[in-house]
Amino acid sequence: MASTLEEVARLAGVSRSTVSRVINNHPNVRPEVRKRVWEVIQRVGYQPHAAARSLVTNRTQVLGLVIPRGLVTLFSDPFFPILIRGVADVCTARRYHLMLSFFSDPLQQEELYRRALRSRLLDGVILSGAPLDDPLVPWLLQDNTPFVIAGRYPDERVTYVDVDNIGGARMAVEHLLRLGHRRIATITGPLTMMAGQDRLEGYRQALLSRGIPLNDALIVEGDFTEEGARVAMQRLLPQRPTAVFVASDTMAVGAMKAIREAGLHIPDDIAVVGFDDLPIASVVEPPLTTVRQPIERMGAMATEMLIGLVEGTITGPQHIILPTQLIVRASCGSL
Amino acid sequence: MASTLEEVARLAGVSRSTVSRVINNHPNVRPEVRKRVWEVIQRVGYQPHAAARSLVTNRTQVLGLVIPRGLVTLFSDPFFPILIRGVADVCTARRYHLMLSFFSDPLQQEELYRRALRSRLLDGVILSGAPLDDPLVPWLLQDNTPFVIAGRYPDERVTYVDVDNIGGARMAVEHLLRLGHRRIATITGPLTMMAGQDRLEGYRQALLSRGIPLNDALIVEGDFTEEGARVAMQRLLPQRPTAVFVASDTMAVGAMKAIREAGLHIPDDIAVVGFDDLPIASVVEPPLTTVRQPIERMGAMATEMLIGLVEGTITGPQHIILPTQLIVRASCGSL
DNA sequence: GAGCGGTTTGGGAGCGCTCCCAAATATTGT
DNA sequence: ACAATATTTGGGAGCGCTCCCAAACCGCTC
Repeated sequence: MASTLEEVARLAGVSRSTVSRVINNHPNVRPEVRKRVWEVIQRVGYQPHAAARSLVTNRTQVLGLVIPRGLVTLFSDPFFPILIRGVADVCTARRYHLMLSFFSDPLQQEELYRRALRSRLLDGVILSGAPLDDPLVPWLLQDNTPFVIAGRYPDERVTYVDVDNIGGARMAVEHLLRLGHRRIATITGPLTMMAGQDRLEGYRQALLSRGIPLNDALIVEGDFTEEGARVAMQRLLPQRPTAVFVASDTMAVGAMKAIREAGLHIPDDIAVVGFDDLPIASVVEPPLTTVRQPIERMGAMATEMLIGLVEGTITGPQHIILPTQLIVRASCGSL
Repeated sequence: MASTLEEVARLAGVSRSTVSRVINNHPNVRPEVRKRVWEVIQRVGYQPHAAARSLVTNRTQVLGLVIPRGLVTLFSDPFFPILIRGVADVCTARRYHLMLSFFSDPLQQEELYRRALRSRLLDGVILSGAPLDDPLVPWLLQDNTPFVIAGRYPDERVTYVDVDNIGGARMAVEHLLRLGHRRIATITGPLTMMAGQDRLEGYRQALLSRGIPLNDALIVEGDFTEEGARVAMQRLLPQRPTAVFVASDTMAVGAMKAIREAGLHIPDDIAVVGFDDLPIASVVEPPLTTVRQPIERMGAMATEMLIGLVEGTITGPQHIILPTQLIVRASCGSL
């Protein structure tokens, strides 16, 4: 049967305040008293009642990770498991529980918001993968709920951690330019998302810095899925690009399929560069040149920042951009 | 600013008990009072404090889904997303929050157990994918924590919902027998798991019911991964089976790879039958004959049963076995 | 031994809600 | 109009903990 702090106090022959001081590592308890209390705690297997603590402290030690996607999408995009691992590891290390939420239905979203956040079930929320017009951010701002976005957000009040999408995409395209390519296409991410826009911006900057004018026929929007990119690549092939920058590895795999289905060779006929450095990048044939983004570290850092906001060690909005890195493999070819 | 029940009471000109009766849909409130209270609740956006309710009711409205796997395995096996969807949908419909937990490290498991369950953070737990020697079940039994296993468990005290693995496997192998096969191999699931054992038992029953003796050289244990099954199939090929029953679709994909890599044809040289009817079954070439298990429904039913235990509408252990169904596609061939 | 300062300890109060039971009010029957 | 019964309402108490402040204790100095 679950025991209470009062029972531990009785068994240890001290007051409830002393037991509370012991389990919360407060000073001002004699060592032999502290030891005696711990022994009772272990003997009866006492564990503090989460709700009772939460009622007083206004903390639950539970963080939410909200990904406004349908479940199937969540599990089929390898980006999210890696992000979630970064988040989960920090939660474990910092003794927070993680509640993972996913949905694609706006009605469901409002319901979750009201119940989970307004009932003070969560100390704070990490938001990832949301389109720019998602209503959750204005709600969170209005309610003063601690939250962090894994990804950039164009509002100074928002705390976020992102990777250098613009710089990474620029690096990738500059590499293709150094290899001599001039007719470089791109399959973008969804332009409703910051990452989609940023990676397109990097592509633009690289071309314009070499005085190469943009060609709309070489730019096709993708949806971050493999199949979507296969279709997008099919639309690019008649334009005869010699290279393509694809805004995620998952989509690059789809583009590579379309290229092969057209009887063309990678990289001899079309050089391919992706973005992410997911595990699949080194498994495909030929191995994919890509921009490495530290997904797991982004998840970990978002979590640390959120805990900082929750515990008051961080005040005011923070913006962190993590560096990206070009990983050259065989898919882009060489000089 | 978050409002309290007392504030709603003051604004509505009633007592706190009346407000509590209104939000909990108790009778014995005059309709015009009930209406007035609801209007105040909406105006101030009141949401009950989860911890305060929980402290009194001993309920949190939070269920745990525990899958003792590493994160990467969890996300790469298509079984779990479908199960999770079944669980999540019922949680949403029944207004429970779902906390998803995953781990592969025993130390981490004990830590989670102690903190989440013993602190009364969760109303109950659904357990899935655990090996038979996992220590979590004895802990849960000892503590009288409500829990349900998605999968069969050999202990009468345990409430579980499973699919008819024995019957399904038997169906699959009987189908191969009807097609004239006599040299039928099998790649089992892990025999540390009930599902692994049951699907092997179904294979055995089908063969023995036709007076065909078991041949150990035609039985290889797999680990429910595609790569593991590819290696297992390589070990079976020298035995020249004319057919193979593979204990999951994911493994069947691996087996098919090994068959093709050996220059053999499916189903002409070796007929293949899987188990699951995952989405991939109808996408591979040739489309996979398989046993359909209602994964999502299993998740949904496990959740309903757990809620029944939590809310007291179910007392004592329950055991439900959901029917399986043979789905004939091209991989098994025909008469 | 007395006084002072620092440390340790204990018990009341309150966090926001639900439940219980007595009081107040309304309804029905004679 | 009055009595009996049913319905509605309100306020105290407690769920298990943390915090606060006063009391008790200890050690040191004169």
